[in-house]
Amino acid sequence: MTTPLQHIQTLPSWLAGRVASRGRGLVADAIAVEGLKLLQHAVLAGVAEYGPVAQAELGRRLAVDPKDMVGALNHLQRAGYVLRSPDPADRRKNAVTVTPEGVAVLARCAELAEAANAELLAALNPDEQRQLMAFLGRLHQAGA
Amino acid sequence: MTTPLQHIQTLPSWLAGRVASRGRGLVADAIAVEGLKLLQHAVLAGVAEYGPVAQAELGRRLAVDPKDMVGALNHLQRAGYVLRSPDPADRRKNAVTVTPEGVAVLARCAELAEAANAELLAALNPDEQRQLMAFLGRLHQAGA
DNA sequence: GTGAATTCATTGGGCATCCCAACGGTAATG
DNA sequence: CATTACCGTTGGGATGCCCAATGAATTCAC
Repeated sequence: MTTPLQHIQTLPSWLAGRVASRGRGLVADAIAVEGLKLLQHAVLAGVAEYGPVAQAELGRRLAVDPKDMVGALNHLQRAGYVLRSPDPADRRKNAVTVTPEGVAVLARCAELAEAANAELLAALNPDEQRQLMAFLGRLHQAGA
Repeated sequence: MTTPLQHIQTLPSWLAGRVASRGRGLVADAIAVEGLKLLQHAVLAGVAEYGPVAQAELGRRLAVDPKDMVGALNHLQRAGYVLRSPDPADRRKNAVTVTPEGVAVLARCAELAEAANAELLAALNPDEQRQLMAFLGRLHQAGA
């Protein structure tokens, strides 16, 4: 019989956690040169993708806590990467949009993040990387 | 060109993070019925594996912060799962050992954690699960 | 040997992520 | 028109991870 610790450390949840943790660190270090945290980067990308969008809607799509969404958008707005305008159709909502500066920093972060992920997956060949991505994609979709 | 968010959400680091997050939640919920948190479970398993072991040594092997190690062992000791005895050979150290109750709860948690992981990987067939584990194992080893 | 450097367990603070709860303001529901 | 729901925001709390410091104990270097 395997020992308890060996057992834990061969669990998929444990392995995925380790790999994810390393990936987080790599990407975080990479985009830190642009002055963005992981959450801010994800939120900025979400704003760029979903055009004018309310904060709550954005939070739902990205699984970001409303509290943290406020903080992230505050930072992004102060940096000049996004704008919060009142939504004329629904005065409860903020219509959040990207600025040209936001688009520019996103493009730079995209390269940085891709390089970090290349390092994360360096131990696998391209074909294996595709298989891994397919597996993770299916697991993610199943869990959503 | 892909939009920024599609880009982020197809990054391995993002997908791995999502899957890992779900796995954490599933396992945490599973072993919560035994009154253990994830960290406490891991520490308990580590104590069981490495026999009488000093806290610092355990923390190094499990990559657990000394601060959190104190808290986890306090809880485990209060629950009667581990014992802290002074090490006669080095009076700075605590010789931490598992109790029979600790062994028993570990056995129950092993089943619970395995069931949770089965749910996490339910979208993949056994062969795909093995491949995924092999990939994650290689990535983990490469990162260590 | 004796003094300096290291290790041990513990405590503390800080930062980031996540959960639950509330508030005033606004919109949809009946 | 009253209840119900949602919006952005603020607050508190739990957890995980990093850096630092403490007093006690051990090891190392000279």
